[in-house]
Amino acid sequence: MARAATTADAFNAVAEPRRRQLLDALAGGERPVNELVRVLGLAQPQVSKHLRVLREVGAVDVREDGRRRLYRLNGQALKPIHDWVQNYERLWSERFVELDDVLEDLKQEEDGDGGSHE
Amino acid sequence: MARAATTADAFNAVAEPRRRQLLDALAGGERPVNELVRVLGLAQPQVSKHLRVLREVGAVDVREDGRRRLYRLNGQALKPIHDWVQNYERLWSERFVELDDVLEDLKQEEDGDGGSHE
DNA sequence: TTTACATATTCCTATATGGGTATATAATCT
DNA sequence: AGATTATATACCCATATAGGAATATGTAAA
Repeated sequence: MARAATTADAFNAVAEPRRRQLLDALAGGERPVNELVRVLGLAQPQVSKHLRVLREVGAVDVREDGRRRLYRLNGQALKPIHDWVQNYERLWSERFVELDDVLEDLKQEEDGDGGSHE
Repeated sequence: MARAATTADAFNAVAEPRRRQLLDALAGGERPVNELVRVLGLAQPQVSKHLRVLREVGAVDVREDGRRRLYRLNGQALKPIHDWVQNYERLWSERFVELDDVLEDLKQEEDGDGGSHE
């Protein structure tokens, strides 16, 4: 089997840096392809192709406006990524590291007084 | 150009569902390859190969133990993903949706009383 | 109705992949 | 030493890229 399609899910779509850049650029609001081409400094066809991938995974929506197409961010599609990675946050977050320290202290105390339970 | 290597960064490494499964399995602590094979229900060589990718992006560390190799999660490597996707959380989070509602209400009031500022 | 503009699609090519299978490497046991 | 166990690597193959270039489609302007 080959690698999963970029359009398979948000994880694959967003693995490409250009597509993350596109989403970042759309965070400020609706934008025509033209402007995205300027922002990314990439050729127009590639931008259109990246946008298509993002559209297929539901990360952006399009709206017609004359001869332009306005793309809009749809963050919902990124929720699965957020949910998954959220479970690992405790491995680096200050807050959780502090919590770990407290738990460690409690454990020390427990060990010190004879460890009655468990 | 072709797609970026799976070992290019955490985003690419984690785009593969099997590799996310591996990390999830390691969340409970150190595990030998053997056990990961059992958990994933995948052939041993593929598991070793996926582990190699995760190792190359720093998402796991290895430790030798006799003829076994114990893999351990290193969540730090996932921080860039968390940081990036975090910026989009407001687009679906209850808390932020409520905040948006409040802001919307304030805006309505402003419009109603003649819109003195802005 | 030409012309210009905005965007999408098609064709090309080199490349890395993920699984399958076989084999290499290395440690432990008998 | 030979057998077994645990893990990694090598090889094969079908497949989907990402960018480049050319072109198609469609809308607006002259």
